Amino acid sequence: MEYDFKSIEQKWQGVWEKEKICEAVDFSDKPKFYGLIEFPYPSGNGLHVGHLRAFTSIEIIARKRRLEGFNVLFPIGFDAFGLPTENYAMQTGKHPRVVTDDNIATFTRQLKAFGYSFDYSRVVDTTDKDYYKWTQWIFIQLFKRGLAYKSKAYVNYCEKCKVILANEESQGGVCDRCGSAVIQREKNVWFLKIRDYAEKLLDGLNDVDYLPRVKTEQINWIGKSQGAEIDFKVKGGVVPDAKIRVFTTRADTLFGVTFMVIAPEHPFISENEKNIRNMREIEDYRAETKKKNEFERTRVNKDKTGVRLDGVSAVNPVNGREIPVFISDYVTLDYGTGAVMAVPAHDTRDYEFAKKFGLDIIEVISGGDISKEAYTDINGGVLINSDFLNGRSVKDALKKITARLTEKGLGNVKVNYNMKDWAFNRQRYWGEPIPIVYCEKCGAVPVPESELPLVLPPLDSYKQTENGESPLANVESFVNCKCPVCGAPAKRETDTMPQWAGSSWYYLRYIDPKNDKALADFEKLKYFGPVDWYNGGMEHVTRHLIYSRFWNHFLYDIGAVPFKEPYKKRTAQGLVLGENGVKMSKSLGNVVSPDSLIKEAGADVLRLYIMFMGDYESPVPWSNASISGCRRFLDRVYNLLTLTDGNEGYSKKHTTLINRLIKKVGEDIEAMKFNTAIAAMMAFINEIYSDGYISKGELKAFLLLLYPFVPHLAEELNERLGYDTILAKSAYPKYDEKNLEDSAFELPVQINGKLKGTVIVEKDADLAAVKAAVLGNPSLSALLTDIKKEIYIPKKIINFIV
RNA sequence: GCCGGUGUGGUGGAAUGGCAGACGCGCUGGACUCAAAAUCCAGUGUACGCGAGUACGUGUCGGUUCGAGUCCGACCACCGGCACCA
Repeated sequence: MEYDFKSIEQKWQGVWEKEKICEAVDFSDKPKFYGLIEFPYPSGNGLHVGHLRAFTSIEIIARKRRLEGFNVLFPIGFDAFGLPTENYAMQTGKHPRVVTDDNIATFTRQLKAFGYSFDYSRVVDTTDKDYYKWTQWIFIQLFKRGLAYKSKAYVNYCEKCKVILANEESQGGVCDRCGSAVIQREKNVWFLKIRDYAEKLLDGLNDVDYLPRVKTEQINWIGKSQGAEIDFKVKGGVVPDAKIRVFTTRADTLFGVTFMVIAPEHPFISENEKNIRNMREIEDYRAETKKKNEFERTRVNKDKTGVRLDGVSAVNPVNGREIPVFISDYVTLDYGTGAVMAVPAHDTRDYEFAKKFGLDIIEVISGGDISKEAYTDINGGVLINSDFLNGRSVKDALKKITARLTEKGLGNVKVNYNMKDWAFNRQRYWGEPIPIVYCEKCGAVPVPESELPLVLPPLDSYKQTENGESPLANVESFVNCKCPVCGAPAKRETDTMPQWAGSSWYYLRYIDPKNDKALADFEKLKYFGPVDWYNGGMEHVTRHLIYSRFWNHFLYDIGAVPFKEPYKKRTAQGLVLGENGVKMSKSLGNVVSPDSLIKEAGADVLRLYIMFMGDYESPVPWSNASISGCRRFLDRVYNLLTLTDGNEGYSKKHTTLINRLIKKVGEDIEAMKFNTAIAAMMAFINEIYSDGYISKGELKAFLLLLYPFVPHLAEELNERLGYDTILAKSAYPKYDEKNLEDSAFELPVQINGKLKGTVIVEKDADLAAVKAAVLGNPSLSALLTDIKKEIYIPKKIINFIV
């Protein structure tokens, strides 16, 4: 018999709401558990099956924790600023506020239909002025401490979206949003000094329980490298004893330097224009470089190009060798010092460059064949042609040379990071206004905190200005203001913050969502924080996850937050692919809509299926056909009522079975092995059906295990069993160690390592007993004529060598 | 190039060094039905065999072990991240 999911699901959603089982309590005596999912961007398309996979895991954990006696904070909110909404507003003329509210309403309806046990009394919306007041406040704190600064810089720019992109948003030279190629543009840009926090972000990873691949990606992204800065004197420059500083991780190869390469934008060039004889050629090359976008410029294995600076040369500080100086686009200004000492014998890029320009190649480490290629192995040979370093290993030489350079004041130890500062402004309307005022006399001045929030004014048009400024630049009443310091007429910053701003601290606001005195009450932060378990997508690991860790460390440093690391544990779900095994996308027509699914199958079936479909961390294709297996399973569970007797205990036959199930399901949930937890429950039910009965106590325990996955049906059956207490207020079942094993079991028997049969033995049987059992089996004993050796692993296997 | 990960039936996927393929889908046969759907029962890695069974089988090749999907070494393929990062 099929059960009627529609009425059951509605009924129980109502009961939970009435009983407030989803609401977290401030300062409860119970231990707290803070479970978090990445809050969605409320797009016009509504909820996606990817959301379901991401949310259902922590939903299951949260429901389980409540049964385990925790005061659970499991909140939901909306990351609602952003381009799609603004574009939609532009097309339709609707205000982004209206569009956002509509979308949030749709999302909320869908989320509730799935029975997610979010605490809806703490909903956070990043576009609410009472929320972004605090986003702006954080920006001002960063600004006051010199961690937000404005400078002219070449930035990633998307011509289609007309916005500056952070490096994190333009990976691979492609715009995160629209997929078009990113170009380089010189712009006035607000940066946040995330680089200053590189070391803290690395260190902090030691204190948290993140998936290894999450940690690895962040470590790669930060890209720490230990090296040295070395000064090379310049001959022929405008200033007689000028120096160019290079950064290298291979100071050991210093005797192999045969030329120097500096970035085309290196300030040395303009400072020494007078003395560079081929300035026109240099200018041409610089112009070429500017045209290239960053992706083109940094593409690997591109032909090396460059121009020598005629009239100047550099001097190797250790041997006085005079070397030519080149500009080339393979050296960039934003890493290290924008200048490198070239060692063609032991660096692939320098090697190519030297070959192309016919430059000397001096081998200083033995072991390779530098007539063919650069020798870059640092564990291989020893130093040669290197004076006092000769005969040393690379590691040894590195220490020695670094010490020598430091001692003589020619260089110093230096750590560099690949991670760039965070480009933080967008020329758009639907974002948090950057709370800065420009005064001719006082410069850039923050808006006084008492005047926050700085609210977005209404607009007639969301189009950017002719020269690509934010639409806010058209609103005179917004732009013109008084300097908060001197009172003179001043102008406001018209750029807004990137979408990543609001999401960088939302987990804090959930703890105290209505506070108007602080971003959250410090005592409440102490009680609920940090997040115990955070689940989200791998695509956010080098974006949102790193940004929010940065902000949290900063807020900790200024005393606004009582913990350094925001998330104790971080897991990630795999992608949900289309039925054809490729990424779901509208253009491929393989998108699955939750709305129609829930009508056909119901929330419980879908929740179960999405957790059953495969390994949680791996990508997995959607399969409409497979959903029916979950439906059948739940129908079978529903029909268990007909097999139940009134016995509150466990039957003798099922005691081991149910104890094992409790252990298995509980452990699998904690390990996010939801698919095998469900498989175990299915196997249990199959067993029950083949036995033809289940006691009331067994069914109750089973329903509690099922409840986190399939809460509506579990509640319904619990009620029909005659229990007054709803499952949501019950306790999670416990297993008894003593009852995990049957007294007798089937032991596999191998002969010469090959399986030949099984025998039934007591679980504590000794070798003699097992042997007796094997010999008692005629087909096995026939094979055991000449036993040379016996290997018996109790409870596992016995192997005879004959 | 560097750093991760993965490779198992028709299919999604299970297996602390100990019975490979749990559980689900699909498929085949049967029951119920006038019939179909639903449901229930049985079967379902490959090859050979009427059969009990035998041999082979977790990307490839080798090794360790009484015993390897699992550990080690070499390789192949695919996926993800980083990348002229000095």
